[in-house]
Amino acid sequence: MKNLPDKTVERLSQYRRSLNNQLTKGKTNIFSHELAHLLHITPVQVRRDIMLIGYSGTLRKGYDIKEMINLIGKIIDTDEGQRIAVIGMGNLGKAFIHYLHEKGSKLKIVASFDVNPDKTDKTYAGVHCYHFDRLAEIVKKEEINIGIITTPPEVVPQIADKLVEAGINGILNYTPKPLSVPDEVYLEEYDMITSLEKVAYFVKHRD
Amino acid sequence: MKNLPDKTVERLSQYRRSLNNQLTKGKTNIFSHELAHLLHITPVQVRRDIMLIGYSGTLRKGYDIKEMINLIGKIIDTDEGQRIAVIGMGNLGKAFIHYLHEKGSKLKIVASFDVNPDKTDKTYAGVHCYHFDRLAEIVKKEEINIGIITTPPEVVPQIADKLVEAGINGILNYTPKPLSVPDEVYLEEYDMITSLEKVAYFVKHRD
DNA sequence: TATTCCCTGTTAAAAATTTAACAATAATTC
DNA sequence: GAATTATTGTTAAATTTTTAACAGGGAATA
Ligand SMILES: NC(=O)c1ccc[n+]([C@@H]2O[C@H](COP(=O)([O-])OP(=O)(O)OC[C@H]3O[C@@H](n4cnc5c(N)ncnc54)[C@H](O)[C@@H]3O)[C@@H](O)[C@H]2O)c1
Ligand SMILES: NC(=O)c1ccc[n+]([C@@H]2O[C@H](COP(=O)([O-])OP(=O)(O)OC[C@H]3O[C@@H](n4cnc5c(N)ncnc54)[C@H](O)[C@@H]3O)[C@@H](O)[C@H]2O)c1
Repeated sequence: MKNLPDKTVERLSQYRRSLNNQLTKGKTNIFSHELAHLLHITPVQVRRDIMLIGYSGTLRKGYDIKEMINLIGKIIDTDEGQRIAVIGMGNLGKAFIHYLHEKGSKLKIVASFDVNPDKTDKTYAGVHCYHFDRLAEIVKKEEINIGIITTPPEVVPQIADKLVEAGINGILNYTPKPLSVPDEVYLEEYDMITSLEKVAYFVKHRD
Repeated sequence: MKNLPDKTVERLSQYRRSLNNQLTKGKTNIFSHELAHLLHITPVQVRRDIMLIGYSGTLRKGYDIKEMINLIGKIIDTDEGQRIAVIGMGNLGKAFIHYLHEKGSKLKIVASFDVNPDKTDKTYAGVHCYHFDRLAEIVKKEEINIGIITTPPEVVPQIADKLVEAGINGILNYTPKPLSVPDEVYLEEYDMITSLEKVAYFVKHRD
């Protein structure tokens, strides 16, 4: 697969989620406009994305849901699946672990880390929590390559450094502390306040 | 203020966060390239956004941090501030309430709702949790206009209906269940798995 | 006071993304 | 079986977003 547009990659993940959803409802085929409706986008965009990943539907039958799910998997999943660690087992860290636990995703959280002795050496939703001092050791042993940071903001830069040092390739930062990492590490940051303020802005400016 | 580009609105929120951060470090002025670095974007983009909101810096001094924070506030905050409710006081709901509590934001979570008697009629980080049956009543009384949904996915459509019925103007849906609402209600959806799969994809395809 | 330098503001160009338009064609209707 | 309808796939156009280019001007230097 050539280089897909960034936005298409994001949508593939959402398509799959919706498709799985429909599958459990007993649907086997879906039209571009149905899928579009579920994602609040246009049917053209759906068809275009599907074209870009090289899939074809059947005229008047739409797309085969199972086939599409498989194909999307081939594109966005890695063969071995990715192995993930969560750093900081507070409210947010726990929410994520429970969430991914109940999904049968290829993305597996295989370890978590904290410094608080109340949290360490316990297991949450099947994920063991190690002391952060053991990061390098466990990252290596468990072949972890993505880290999710959910610690207090103050300690985020140090944590990122340690993650990079330990050889991680991607970081998902959920704290409000902006981060800098070397170019070869893929960084994604999310702050709820941005989403919230966006909603607030458009609510305020709606016609 | 005319219609700002969508992306600019998103970045304003991030600018403000970083600017506040710098302010607490004692900085009073900031250059476009410094701000750009904090957000992993280009200085041109920063200058362009600032131009669009009609602010001007001083040559060789950069932008006045306090002034910018104020101006951004004028644009993205509403005068009275927005009043927000969280539906579903599980891990995620609690994480958000604690998070917004410690920020002195204009966005105030003023109520939460649940159906589980273990959760209702308690107060979390200063936010009271009501039974969901009282939604309409409390929304009205507290003048709530944004709802954040963090319940199990199954019940999300009903909850959204009730929120709309109660007169809410914006919904932030954190569950993996895609939602449909009338056009006049602004809807933002976020699913962690999308972020995670994006990271996974780009980690896999990095050069 | 002249010169150099740094940083802003803005217009123009480029790139990315979305939307439109429509041809092709299988299924359905008459 | 001809006409109509529904839906895909794709190319082209439009829009949005980002990046480049550079003029302007205050501060620093000399
Ligand atoms: N982006 C969002 O949408 C969003 C929403 C809510 C909270 N947050 C942020 O996410 C972070 C976590 O929020 P929370 O409510 O889960 O906080 P929390 O206090 O419940 O959890 C933080 C955890 O990190 C651990 N920790 C502290 N220092 C550590 C270290 N050096 N190494 C490893 N672990 C360490 C703590 O022991 C604690 O268990 C905060 O930074 C918060 O501001 C973000
Ligand atoms: N988008 C993300 O990034 C992300 C991350 C983690 C979890 N999630 C999702 O967020 C949701 C909440 O996750 P969680 O870990 O906090 O779950 P949780 O089970 O801890 O919390 C859900 C809460 O909702 C309450 N609830 C159930 N039915 C309700 C109803 N009809 N009205 C009001 N409240 C009701 C429950 O009593 C419970 O307190 C889930 O849908 C989960 O899949 C999303």
